[in-house]
Amino acid sequence: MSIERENSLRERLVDVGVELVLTEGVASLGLREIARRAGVSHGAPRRYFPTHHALLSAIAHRGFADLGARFAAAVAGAVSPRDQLRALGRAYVGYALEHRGMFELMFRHDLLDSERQGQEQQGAERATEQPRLRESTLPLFERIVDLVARQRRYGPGGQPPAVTAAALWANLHGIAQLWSWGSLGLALGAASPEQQLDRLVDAALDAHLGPADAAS
Amino acid sequence: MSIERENSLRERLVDVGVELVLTEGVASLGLREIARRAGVSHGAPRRYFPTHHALLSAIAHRGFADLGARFAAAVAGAVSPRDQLRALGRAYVGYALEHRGMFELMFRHDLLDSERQGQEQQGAERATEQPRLRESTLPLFERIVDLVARQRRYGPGGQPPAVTAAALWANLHGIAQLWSWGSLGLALGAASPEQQLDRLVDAALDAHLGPADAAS
DNA sequence: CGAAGCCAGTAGACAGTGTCTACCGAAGCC
DNA sequence: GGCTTCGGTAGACACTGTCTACTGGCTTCG
Repeated sequence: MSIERENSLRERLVDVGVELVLTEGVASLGLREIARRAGVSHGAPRRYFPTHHALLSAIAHRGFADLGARFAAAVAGAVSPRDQLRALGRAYVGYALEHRGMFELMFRHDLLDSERQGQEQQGAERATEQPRLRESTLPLFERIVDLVARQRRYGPGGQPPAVTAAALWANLHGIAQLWSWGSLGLALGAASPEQQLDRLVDAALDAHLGPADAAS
Repeated sequence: MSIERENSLRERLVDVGVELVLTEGVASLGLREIARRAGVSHGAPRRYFPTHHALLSAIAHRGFADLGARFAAAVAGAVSPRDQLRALGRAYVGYALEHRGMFELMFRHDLLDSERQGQEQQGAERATEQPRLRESTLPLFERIVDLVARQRRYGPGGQPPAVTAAALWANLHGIAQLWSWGSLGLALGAASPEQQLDRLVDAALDAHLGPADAAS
């Protein structure tokens, strides 16, 4: 409806990629497949993305943006830092399990550009103004640090907020990863999945931030 | 030296694959590449592994076995369950960072056989007597559960050992994953990497098992 | 001793991939 | 009007995993 006709193909390729990874998984994100579904020839994406990885990175970037938005919504829906962190944690693993393919892509460093490319060329291709992507995770992390710092006590060990936040994040990430891998499910028995997950998230919060009742 | 000449190629393919993934990463684990390095034609592996995934699964299986051995060694080197868990945790993230490629392969469910194959055929190919591979992680997990159960208190939340163990495992896994992804490094600043890692592991233990001094 | 059969491995085909390069039509600009 | 530039096409190339036909050597049986 709106006038989003400018730079159409670039956006459309990313749209198609997002749609595709959400429904079919990362294995279906072939360069030619995306082009096919966008209705263009297999050489067309090259005009906007110098390599397959660049396109995938743009798709993953959308995922990070989406996750950030969910963080904001989750935080906005709670009052105390503690509750905000709980909401954030559930949003994190919820996102990971709800958008399995996207979450997988977001952390598949072998498919993304990150920085590993080595020589960085000299300004010739300024068209790829990607925000480095790996730094996409940094604002998300800093939001956690901020919330942790707002708590009165920083956790059982009295660690600085950054360490506690990192440990908490790692915990959430591991829960998401192992759960979607299937190991946790069959390790914990076949109780209600949602309940088990929330239990794990709560345990992570209790563990890293101290028992719930003591928080401000 | 020993008489390991029987069934040579099958073992040799896995050997080559292990060597390759350790030195060059999972991206280099092409079926043809492995065959090439083993000195056989690209069709030869098919005699022992019906598909590429089957070969990769066998390679990953070696990784799980190796990790299990490290667990045993780590546990044997400490006395109290608490210290054993600490040693186990360090062994886990240590293995993940030391053998990056193998660790990545071990949890790349899209490359492994796991169970996703759908129809399971009816006994025609009994040559693939894989122990399902996903169950390879189960004994490792149960070892953690056992150690956690041997502690006097099950953690701040008073959760059953399986839940605490799962949370701890997820935490360790997340540390390894995010660290090797690079996010944790640049989030925590550029202090001594080893020290930072140990700090994170210790924080995980403290968090899930309670402060160190209170343990038996 | 000779023939049958199997077994491990070879070699080539096939469809599919990502990248590269030559080309082409339409638009804009002097 | 002739020119260049832009957005996209189409084909080639090397490479991948899978499949199938084939072959040389070994065992085993008649």
